[in-house]
Amino acid sequence: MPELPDVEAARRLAERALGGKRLAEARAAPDRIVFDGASPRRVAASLRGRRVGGVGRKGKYLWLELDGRPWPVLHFGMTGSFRVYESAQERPRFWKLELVAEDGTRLAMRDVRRFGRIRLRRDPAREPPVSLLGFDPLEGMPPVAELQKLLARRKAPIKAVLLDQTVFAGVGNWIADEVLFQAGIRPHRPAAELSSAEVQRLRSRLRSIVVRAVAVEAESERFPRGWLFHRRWYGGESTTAGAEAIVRETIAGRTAAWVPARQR
DNA sequence: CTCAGTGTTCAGTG
DNA sequence: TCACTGAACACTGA
Repeated sequence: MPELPDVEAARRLAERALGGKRLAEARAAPDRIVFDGASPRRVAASLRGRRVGGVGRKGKYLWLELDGRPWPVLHFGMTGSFRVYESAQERPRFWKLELVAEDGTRLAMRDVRRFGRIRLRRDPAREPPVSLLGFDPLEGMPPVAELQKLLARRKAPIKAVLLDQTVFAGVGNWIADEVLFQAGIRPHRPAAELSSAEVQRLRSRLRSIVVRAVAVEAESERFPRGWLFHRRWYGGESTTAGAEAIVRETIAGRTAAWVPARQR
């Protein structure tokens, strides 16, 4: 689930549910893996009674802006998400953190697979892991020349570099594949060898894909029909709408789906 | 039963 | 020191 658009949708959900409200209660599940550094008990204590000003995000990281420090910094891993509900009975399975606002609104972070993380930081944007992130494509993109300079010293396949959070914060596996598909670039191409025209296409496609996915609140049924996204999952013999073969192979440790007829 | 998976980190290598 | 690769992590569902 969680690439940049899902995390941004979660940010907005949390802001609607909790923004401006005081937290009457906070509960943390006894999970020593998801809670990293600070104990569940300490995280809950740091939230209880605080007012939520807003919810911040960079890349795939979220944090709650409270009226006191430290602030909780959340990452959804592979299977994390937020749920908003009204009564304790609805607390979701696999919940890790539950916040109860003064008006009774409840928000929980859940995470089945436990790759998610919950940490405490005094100033999230200025401390790792958030401070180590590259640019967030929803916030703005570096100029083409700067981006090309960034890529010039990377010999790894462009697919791998797109997934590098210290360069492109928030890009995940499907966005990387979608960008390369729409830009007409083979995923194996060494990043440094992309022409400036290709870097330009990659840059504008990345921007438009992220903006569009966020505009539809990351609901994939509302992604444009032509996107590779809708076809990348079906078995090994899937094709694009134009009947071009979709190939699946492992690049940089991740499955890449791409269309040889359209990507050079 | 086996394997892949919308992610990150760490060990090992060059 | 840096860039890169592959394995490990934890768990579900196909």
